Amino acid sequence: MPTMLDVAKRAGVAPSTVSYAINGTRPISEKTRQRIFAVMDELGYRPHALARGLASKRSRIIALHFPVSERGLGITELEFVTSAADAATENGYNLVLWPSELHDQNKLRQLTQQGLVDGMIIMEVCLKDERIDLLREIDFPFSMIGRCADAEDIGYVDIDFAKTLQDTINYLAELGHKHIAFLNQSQEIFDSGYGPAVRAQAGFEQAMREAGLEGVTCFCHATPRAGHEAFNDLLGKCPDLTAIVAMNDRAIPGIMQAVADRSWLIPQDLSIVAIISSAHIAEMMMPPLTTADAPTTELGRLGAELLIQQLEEREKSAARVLSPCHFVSRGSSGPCYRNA
Amino acid sequence: MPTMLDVAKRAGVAPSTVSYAINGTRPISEKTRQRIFAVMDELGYRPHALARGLASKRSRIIALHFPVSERGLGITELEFVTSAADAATENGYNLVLWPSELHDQNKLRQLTQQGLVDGMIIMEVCLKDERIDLLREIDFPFSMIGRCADAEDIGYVDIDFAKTLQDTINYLAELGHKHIAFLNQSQEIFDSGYGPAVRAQAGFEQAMREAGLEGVTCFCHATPRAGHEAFNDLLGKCPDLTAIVAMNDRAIPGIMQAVADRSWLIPQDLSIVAIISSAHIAEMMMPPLTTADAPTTELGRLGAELLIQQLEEREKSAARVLSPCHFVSRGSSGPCYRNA
DNA sequence: ATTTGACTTGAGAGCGCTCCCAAAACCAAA
DNA sequence: TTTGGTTTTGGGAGCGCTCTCAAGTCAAAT
Repeated sequence: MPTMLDVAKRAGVAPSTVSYAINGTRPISEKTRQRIFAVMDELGYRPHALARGLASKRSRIIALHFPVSERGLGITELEFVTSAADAATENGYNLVLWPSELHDQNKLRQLTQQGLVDGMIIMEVCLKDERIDLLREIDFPFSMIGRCADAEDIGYVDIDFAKTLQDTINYLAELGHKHIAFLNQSQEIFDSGYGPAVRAQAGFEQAMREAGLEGVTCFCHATPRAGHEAFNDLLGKCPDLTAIVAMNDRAIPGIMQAVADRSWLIPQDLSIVAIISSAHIAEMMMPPLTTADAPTTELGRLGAELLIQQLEEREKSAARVLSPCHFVSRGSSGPCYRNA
Repeated sequence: MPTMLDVAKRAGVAPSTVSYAINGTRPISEKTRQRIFAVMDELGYRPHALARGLASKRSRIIALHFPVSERGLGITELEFVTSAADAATENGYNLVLWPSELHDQNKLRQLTQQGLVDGMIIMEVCLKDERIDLLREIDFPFSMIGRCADAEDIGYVDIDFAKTLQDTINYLAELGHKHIAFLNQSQEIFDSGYGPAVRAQAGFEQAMREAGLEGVTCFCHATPRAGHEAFNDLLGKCPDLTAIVAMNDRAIPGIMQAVADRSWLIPQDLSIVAIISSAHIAEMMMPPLTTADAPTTELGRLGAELLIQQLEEREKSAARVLSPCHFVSRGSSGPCYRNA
């Protein structure tokens, strides 16, 4: 494998000149530049990433922190990962995956201090997130997909939960629904301050208030069985229920089962809207679900770009992006005729 | 950030001694070893990954090549990724994600030659895979999740399709099914030589032959609509059909819809078994699907470990692992009463 | 001819580690 | 005391780049 020195010798220039030619760090005459590049691909030269990183103190590697949590990863998370990796690659960066216990400060500190990565993206952010405290403390560049409570000086991209819930409730209200339930994730997740669980809940309550409706909420584990119970629970709390907004894809089959158990039909007797979901999930169900699709690829990409931008410009460009879900009406929602 | 030199000075030893102490590359007396380690965490010293990599010519980074293909990524792929990352981390390696056009040789060559990664894991392998030709040609260490046609000198881990199909067919045969269809992935995917599509097909035919049954096959795109058509197509080819083995999760809802359209019931009129699937998918459907679950976390982990082992031992330990699917019977399969 | 300034290139000291090549230090046997 | 073997440590070149500092070249201006 040829080194920069080989190229320099063969092109009859100083090694540093080759370096400048490659990085464009200072002007090189067109003539020598061409000669250098000719030699480079004659020899099949590739700059050595580690050497470059060591000398420049910039590895051009970013990490994606990927806590393994109770709720498990779904395609939503997969799309964050792949789109972040795509964006990183396109910008000349490499993306390494750091799976680790949620909030394990020590491991995180260790990883950030080994000089391998220039910055990191964190996902699955909680309102109060120890990772963020740490990263701030050691002044390590990062961006987040999601956001913590006091995020105003950090770059983040997140779903616009307020708008998503507003859209959803408006949609249902226009269909004539008056009694709407929100199926959140589990109580534990909510209590841990997991951003989506908290913000969607707030968004639901706010949107219902604005629509002049009253709603009911249920926390629910991510299993069909839990969904089944939750539905009965909700009906107990609110017998006139005609629509459910669910941010819990894995519980939905249980709801549908419970609906079928009562010989109800969807959407005639009950509408279901899945939020922060995806078309793939939606089309697995029968009837296909009306969803508010999470803008996953956009968020993943932006999360990476935000970080990279911060790294390149050496400034804390605390860009904050809120992206709404894409609403798609499918078979699981419609006017309700049950009480008619 | 303290360097190894700082540690050496403070501990009153040569820098090399610190290095040896850290890496255990040569015996160090217990006394000085302890002194060195004491100084290390007094100063909060962390070895610099890039410097270490540059000097030792081993970055301790491996790549996971992740082609973006027509068929898209699902939770199966997600689990490969996360479990590979887990395994890498546990072994002191970092895992970088390389998403790139399937079979883009140039990009791949470039990436492998920048000295960033010690080896790579490739997934979504085709029988004839250009990536493998390239990696072999430049003698770059790799392992694969899946396997190409002549894989006997390479380390791989793959699903045991033969056994999976055998188990599945046996299961259905014991339930009394005689006319069984196989719903493969799309014709294009099959023609491209995508390993699972080809091997499962062969496994199906083999297993049917051994069971003395005759089967029918249909290729199908990964959408419910295509599944719907495929079902009618299959019934046309084989009116006595009582069971479908599907390696195409996204088409299954379409099949179920088509079944419902005929006012048939699952499993009374038709059994469905999803292979290379997962419990999460299974439980999204109604009735929940009988599945042969892909051993994803195992494969991801093994893929990484195989590569790492190869890197550490500097020998081509061409370990070959075939792992069968885990069969779980759920509501979508049972004896057939339609013709009874 | 000399000066000036614009443009272009060279030289080489690091970056923070690893690992080869010895040199001490130690200890038991001669 | 010497010797030879064993164990433990030092020194320092080098990994392949980047980037500071300085120098060379050349046309126009004095």
